[in-house]
Amino acid sequence: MTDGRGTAGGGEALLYLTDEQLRQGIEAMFFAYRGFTADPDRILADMSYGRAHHRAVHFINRAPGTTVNNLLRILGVTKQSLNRVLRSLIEDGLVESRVGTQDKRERHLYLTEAGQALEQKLSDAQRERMRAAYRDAGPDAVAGFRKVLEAMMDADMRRAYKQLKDKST
Amino acid sequence: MTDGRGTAGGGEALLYLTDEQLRQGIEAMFFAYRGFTADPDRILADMSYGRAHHRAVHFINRAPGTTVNNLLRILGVTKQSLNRVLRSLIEDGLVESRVGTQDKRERHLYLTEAGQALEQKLSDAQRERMRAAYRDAGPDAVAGFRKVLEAMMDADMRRAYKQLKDKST
DNA sequence: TTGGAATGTCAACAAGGCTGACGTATAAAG
DNA sequence: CTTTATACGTCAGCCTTGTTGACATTCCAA
Repeated sequence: MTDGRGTAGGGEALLYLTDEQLRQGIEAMFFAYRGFTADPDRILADMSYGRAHHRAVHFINRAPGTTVNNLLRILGVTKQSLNRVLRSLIEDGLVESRVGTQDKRERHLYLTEAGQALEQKLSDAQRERMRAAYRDAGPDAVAGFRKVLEAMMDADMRRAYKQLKDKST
Repeated sequence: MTDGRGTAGGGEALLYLTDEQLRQGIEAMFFAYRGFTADPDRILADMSYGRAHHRAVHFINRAPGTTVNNLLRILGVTKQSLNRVLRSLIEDGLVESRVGTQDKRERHLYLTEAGQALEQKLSDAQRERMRAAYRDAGPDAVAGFRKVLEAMMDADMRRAYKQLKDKST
């Protein structure tokens, strides 16, 4: 299981699957994720918002009119947890909650103009770092990056991810 | 800044730098990180430990004898926050804190056998997912993955990352 | 001897997760 | 029409993990 070599006997060069290589990948994920969230976190810290607000705003912008339940599944939190965040965003006039027309039990979520402005500000910062990283690494590296990340997701999340991806083609 | 095209005028095919591509990368990071932490989190939930304990144990294992200050920098948290985690690990006999010989103000941290056992259990789970992802994606994709992650880090973290990486060559 | 660095600890607080319970409106099934 | 299920909101309470501020201790170095 953890043979430290990774040569499965097939004669192929599977040295990239050694425990040491995997551990380096794990640490790279840890350090990179810190950078990934650093810029929006700095912006949010000035306001009374946190990373949870960012996530909500991001996905509402990405899928306007999404229901609370749908957002719940994407974010992977409880409705109580999401509700706390959502309530403050609605109170502050960044998010609008409309009763569904088909099914009146559902609430459809939209960003207001102010909400869109915040989303822009946050994603500009985050994209700028991604853009720099992408540019440094080059297109082939980016393709590999995306491929490995996708393979790392849980099946549910991969489905959610692809659904969002396909929608904006 | 956010032109939505990414063709900087150089005539190169920079389509991989469009806002849409970057946003997909951002979402991929988000969903993948969830998968990345899911397995150890499940294990830790049974015990009275959390992700912070995992991180501490990981880096103590990686750099035995590291000082508290050094660990602080790597983890990017305050000493108070780390101390709480560290205290419980020491109380439970997973981590040993030895007073420095050169500089007796420093405490050097080591995993006990029980600590090593926990680290093994956690990193086995995490590595297994990484291994599967790496295998699915192939060696070229993995190289790209590492390259982009490295470019995404803050300078400090890149230094810390490379230092750990070089040590185990 | 004294200043500063490294560490530890206490207290208080906030964000953001969680569970459980309950209420309401609506939809769907019988 | 009655019952059951679904979607949502909310209250209460708990946990982890982060923060700041204040203060004590220990010990190196000037």
